[in-house]
Amino acid sequence: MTDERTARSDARRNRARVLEVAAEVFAAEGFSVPVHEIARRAGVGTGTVSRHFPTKEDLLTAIVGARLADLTAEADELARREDPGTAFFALFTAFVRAGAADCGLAELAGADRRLDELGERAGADLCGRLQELLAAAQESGAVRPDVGYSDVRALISACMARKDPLEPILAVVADGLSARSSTR
Amino acid sequence: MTDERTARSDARRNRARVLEVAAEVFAAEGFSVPVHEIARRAGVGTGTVSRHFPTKEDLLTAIVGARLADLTAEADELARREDPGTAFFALFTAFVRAGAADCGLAELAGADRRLDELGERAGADLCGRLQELLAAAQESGAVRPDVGYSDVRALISACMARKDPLEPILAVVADGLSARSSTR
DNA sequence: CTAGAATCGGGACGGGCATCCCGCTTTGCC
DNA sequence: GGCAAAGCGGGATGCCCGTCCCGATTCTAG
Repeated sequence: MTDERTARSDARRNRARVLEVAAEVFAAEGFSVPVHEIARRAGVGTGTVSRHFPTKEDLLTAIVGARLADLTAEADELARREDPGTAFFALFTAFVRAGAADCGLAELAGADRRLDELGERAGADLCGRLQELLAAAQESGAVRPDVGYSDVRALISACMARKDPLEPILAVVADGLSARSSTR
Repeated sequence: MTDERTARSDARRNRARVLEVAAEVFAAEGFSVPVHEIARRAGVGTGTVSRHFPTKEDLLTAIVGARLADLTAEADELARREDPGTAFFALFTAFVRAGAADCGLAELAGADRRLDELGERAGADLCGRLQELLAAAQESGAVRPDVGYSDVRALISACMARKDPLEPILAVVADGLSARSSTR
């Protein structure tokens, strides 16, 4: 439809502008901002938004998908270069920081199901990597064995939702998750 | 208006029934359930609901206020009978368990501001008690000094949102919060 | 420059929901 | 038993929002 090559130049411009504005607005105020408002700030009509992105969900997918892909790539990088424990905690922190900087991403991460379903696979990929790293970290003894993936997800979500400095809560959670805590 | 003594008997009955049903429904499905649905399940008209509780918020206040009052009383009890560290962790756990059993309460606890306001309206300053217990527990050296009240709130909220067993995540968070973690 | 097609703007539409209203029913006192 | 008055039911109203549509506008190939 809006092919990057064949589309009219004004259409390409508008599409990019909508994406840019929507990314800012979702990051600042979350996904509940009306489409109408995004159109207004982008200086286009609502019709223009919904032609490029037939559904609000499509818009979200286009924006958040890119962020998730970045994080997934980082996860792979970490898995390759670091030991399991280090890699797991690094991904945990990166995920949290990404969410803290992007209100929309944080909302999404809070709704377990939606993150998995988002887009084709962007969300599922990241979730899969996180699960693998958790398992590996537990295997290697860096993370206590009694926590589940869903516990980790909940903790990530709690950390991202913070407005205040992240360091204290990250320290608390990292200490709690590490194996030395469970053994006193 | 709907005075417990002077009201007509059918009015009292209906009011009680609405409260009962709403408490169940909010606990099971959260605050987003339409008022219409509550009326239907209670076997009354929507008008009856909104006469007794002019606003959906009023209904929520009536229900959650009672829970908050219970927890506040428990907090006072704990503060009187236990040492600060024990009392703090006990309240933490009680709060989490209450939220895990009540979807509506969990939603509310996630929205920092609203819980404060609702507690105030219901005359149950649970948040204040939690803050006091945290401060006392930190003073006594039971809780690491670098965590803030808002960190605690976030962790509580994350724990309550769980559907799976609470024990693992409670153990993780308790270990992370305790002072021995911060000192290695 | 021009024509025709792609794109635009923003109003129309529909669905969901909280709240209000009013004709009818039930209650409780005499 | 009868009659105000209180209470009831649920349809009407208003608001918010996402999506669709179409006459007006802008682009670009020739």
